[in-house]
Amino acid sequence: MLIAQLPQTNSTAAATNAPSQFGNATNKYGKLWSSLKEVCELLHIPSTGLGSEEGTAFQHVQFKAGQRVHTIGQPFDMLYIVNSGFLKSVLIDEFGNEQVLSFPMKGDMFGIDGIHSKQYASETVALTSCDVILVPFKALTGLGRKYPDLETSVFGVMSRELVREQAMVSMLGSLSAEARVARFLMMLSDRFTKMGYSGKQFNLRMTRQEIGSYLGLTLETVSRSFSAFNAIGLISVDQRAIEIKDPETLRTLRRLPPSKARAKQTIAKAADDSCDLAAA
Amino acid sequence: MLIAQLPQTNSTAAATNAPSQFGNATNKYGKLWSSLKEVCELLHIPSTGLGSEEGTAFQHVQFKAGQRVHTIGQPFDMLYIVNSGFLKSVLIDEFGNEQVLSFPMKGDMFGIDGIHSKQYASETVALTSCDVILVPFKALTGLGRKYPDLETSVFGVMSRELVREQAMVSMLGSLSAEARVARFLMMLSDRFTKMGYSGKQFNLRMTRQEIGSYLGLTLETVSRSFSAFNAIGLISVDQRAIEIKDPETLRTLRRLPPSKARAKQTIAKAADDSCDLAAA
DNA sequence: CGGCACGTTGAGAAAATTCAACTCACGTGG
DNA sequence: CCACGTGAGTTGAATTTTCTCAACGTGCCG
Repeated sequence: MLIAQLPQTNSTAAATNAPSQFGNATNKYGKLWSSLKEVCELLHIPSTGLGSEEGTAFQHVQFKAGQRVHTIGQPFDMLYIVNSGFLKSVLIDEFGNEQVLSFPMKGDMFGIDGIHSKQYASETVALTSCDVILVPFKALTGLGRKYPDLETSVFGVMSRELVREQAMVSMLGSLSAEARVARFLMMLSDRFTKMGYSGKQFNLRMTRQEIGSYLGLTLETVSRSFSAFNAIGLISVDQRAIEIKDPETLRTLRRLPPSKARAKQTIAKAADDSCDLAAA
Repeated sequence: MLIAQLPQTNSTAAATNAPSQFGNATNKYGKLWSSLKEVCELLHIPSTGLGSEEGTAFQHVQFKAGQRVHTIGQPFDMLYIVNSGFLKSVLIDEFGNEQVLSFPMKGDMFGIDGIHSKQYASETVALTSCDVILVPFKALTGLGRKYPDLETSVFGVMSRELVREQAMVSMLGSLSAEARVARFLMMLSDRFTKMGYSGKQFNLRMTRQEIGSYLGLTLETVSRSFSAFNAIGLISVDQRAIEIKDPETLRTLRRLPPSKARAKQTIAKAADDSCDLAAA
């Protein structure tokens, strides 16, 4: 049973030469194959200018909560795109501690970290039932060569991930615990809104522990932040159910009790040498 | 004064049409143009299988300490590779505070974060005199289409940056101040070693403030950590001059006084469902 | 010889973690 | 069907880490 969901390494081949007899078949779990165009739409990249590519289809695989999509060290040959469901990508540090890196959800690509060393650097686990599209890396670069715009878009998707990680680093480096939790909630709210769900009311799919790991905090600190926001009326919380009541405040919150506004001296300095980009 | 620091968009144009009459010319500041092969070597990616590409050359530009290579919001069309010197890439948050994201040095590519939104998301400033190679993004993707292995390598370079950011997030999320500083020193030591310099003795090119920003700490905490390491004999510090005396300890250090080793319960759980992934 | 940016150090304050107790929801098995 | 065990979440109190503020040293540039 457990074994059943293996990413068949050879599925690469399977996906590349799209068994067209399966066409757009679906089973009771949903779609089994997606066209290139559908994949592009999921990633929010333009699919104009692409040929029909009737030979190309990408396989879907279903995962149940708790199942792993890929593990650390596993040979890389596949990128993944979330079609539905929620996952977490984690790093396991030298002594078994788990560090959550991201919570991939609909439209997100993951597995990118495997390209460099030909092995995945992280592992990705389903938090809920998921439908994931397999994208053989070789097939994707092949298509990219044929369609320059597609290739540029793929670079764009990777760049977006990098920007996201940078924003994360910045957040971890400079915001208080409460500010991080507040932004996390708004980030989820925005994602849910984009997915067409309510951005006001939603259910968390992850534990306090996982949120804490993601934000560089302990689960108690996360819990306390939720309680504090609840007390002030910024949100209402009941276990995993969240209701956003004051998005504006949450989005810009920096600290709860004392709000020592101190504009850093950095500004002055920045203004100073601001005109010195070499004219080349 | 404040207004003056606008990015000169036109430096782009100069670089794009490679004036071939300059050939491999060098001036007193060093090389002016590099071949594709030289660029590949700098990035540590294979250059085998590439044609001679006599028409292709990449321009070098020199920057002095304090000068900006690109700024936030500037239109993206160029990637950069460090040939020599040290820089910092920073994000400026909503109220002027600077967050250091990386310290690009020889062989590093930067500017990648601009691909996604067609504008740079960060700004990069020279910390010392620098020699930087300009790589027009369009030219690079064009070459990538011609040489599939090159294209894969470019994806690899971007993936490597992503892995690096992930490691950073993990470090910020889980290590104590002293552990971060220790790892930072070893990271520099390793880079210097790879560049052929001494990994034992070197000079920091950045201020305590910049190190602190990079590590999510205050400059005082960084300074105190240096002093503490010095006191225990792990390093010797004098202003910017560092001597690594006990690399092994620095590399694995987690905390200075109390070393509460607590293996998280996470391990047990992880071991549990570890057989989910298909053995493939 | 200032002025100034950088760095060090100390003392007190604040933020976040740790440890611990307790509650709640849920699913298993008697 | 209910008791019980378990994982998740909440809350409090004590402790630790890190920050903040402030004073002071040092080297460099004009």
